[in-house]
Amino acid sequence: MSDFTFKQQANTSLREKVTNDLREAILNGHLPPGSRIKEMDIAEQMGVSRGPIREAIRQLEREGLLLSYPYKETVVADLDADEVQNILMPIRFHIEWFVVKRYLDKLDDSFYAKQQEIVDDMRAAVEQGEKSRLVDLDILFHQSILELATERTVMLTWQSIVNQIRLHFTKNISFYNLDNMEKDHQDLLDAFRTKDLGLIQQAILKHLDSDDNLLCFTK
Amino acid sequence: MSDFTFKQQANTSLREKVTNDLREAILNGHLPPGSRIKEMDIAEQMGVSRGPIREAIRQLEREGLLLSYPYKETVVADLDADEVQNILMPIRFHIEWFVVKRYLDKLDDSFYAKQQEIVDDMRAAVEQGEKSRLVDLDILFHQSILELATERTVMLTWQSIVNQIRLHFTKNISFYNLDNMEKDHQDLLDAFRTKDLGLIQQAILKHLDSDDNLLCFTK
DNA sequence: CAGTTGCTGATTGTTGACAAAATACAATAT
DNA sequence: ATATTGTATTTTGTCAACAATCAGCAACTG
Repeated sequence: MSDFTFKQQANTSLREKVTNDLREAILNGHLPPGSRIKEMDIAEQMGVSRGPIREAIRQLEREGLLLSYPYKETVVADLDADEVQNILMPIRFHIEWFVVKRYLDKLDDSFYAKQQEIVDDMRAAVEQGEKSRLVDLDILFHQSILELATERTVMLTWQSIVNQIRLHFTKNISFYNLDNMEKDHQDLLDAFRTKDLGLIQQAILKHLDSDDNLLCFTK
Repeated sequence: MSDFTFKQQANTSLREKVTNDLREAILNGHLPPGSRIKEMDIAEQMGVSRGPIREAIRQLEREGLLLSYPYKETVVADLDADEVQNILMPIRFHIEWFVVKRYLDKLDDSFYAKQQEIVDDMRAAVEQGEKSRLVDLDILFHQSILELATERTVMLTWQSIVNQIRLHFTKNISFYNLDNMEKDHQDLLDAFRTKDLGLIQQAILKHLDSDDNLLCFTK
């Protein structure tokens, strides 16, 4: 018998697909902050009933992307840059530090190669001015670190903040100094390569500061 | 015309009540970790249809209290003490520090009185061995601080971790040194009374340290 | 007897219809 | 004209029926 095996079939329910599509539409800016979400509209556009739509709304509400007012309406959330910078970003760095500290031994050549590729892609994206791709790569870089962990709480917490962060970046990307993005992440990756926890912590903290300073209008 | 006005009627939808009741049942331990949630059972017990139940499940899933396996089952989540201590608790302290720092001017006599009452209740609860009440008071103490803030992100983030923390405490309360609980919070409150940010930060960090934790948001 | 295949009942996923509530707007009264 | 009330329409909330999927077990095959 051959060694061939079929790939596990993704058992995605309709509600999951709806959730993902709706989330994408929000993050892409097709449904900008303040947009009203009418269940029937979405349902008709997607060709499904309102049930899955409503369940998706409950999830996205908890992800901070939607605001739901009982018996009235649900709208796309608006995010305050200050809150993202001072609350969500520090949480991201906290989890990241926790993971790197605990899974230092998982930092191997395969990991470095993957991260380096992301950083290289960043340079390309900057040169070509692909801003939304740059946001994706930034998220991907940090998520790849968190994926070293096996703790369920790591990804759960990440998911509860990542989409707000992404929405924030997408919205404000034009205010950021794109040129620094590649270098900042390269520095972080270089610190990982040393496997020196002290240096890594310094680099993570510096990354937090530099992200802070990316915003032209802070302070 | 009189100045009398009616209190705004709480317009709670069925799904909200279901969500709250289900959450309470989990936090009370009536549905211990691992318990399977059968939609129809819950629906019949509550006398509602499955719709609201399913929406509640999606919310509680995002709150980290339920695990849902598509087409199979949803069960009450089990929490690892280590993850709560090293990931969720530091997040709590981070938000707390953010709020205290920013809303220092809201620390007034009314606030102190409210917090002191909670601490006093803690002593009473310890003496009478009311463990679940003690957990409630601990949560309440910290939540009252966060309520000083107006930022939506503060409460949203808090809600995404508080129930996991509560579940953890409820489960492991017997392992904790109850006698210290009143003193630890009294110290924290006393620090707030000084309105000295340096002292307050020290106190918050000490509160965290008393749970044997390292923190990375300090500089 | 091991291993596969096909049933059966239980449970979750989805739907369309109906009920309740909110909004917009016309009608009315002052 | 302005403010209030009533009404129509839209939208959200809830329900009960139906479809898809799964776990367990019996029947079959070699």
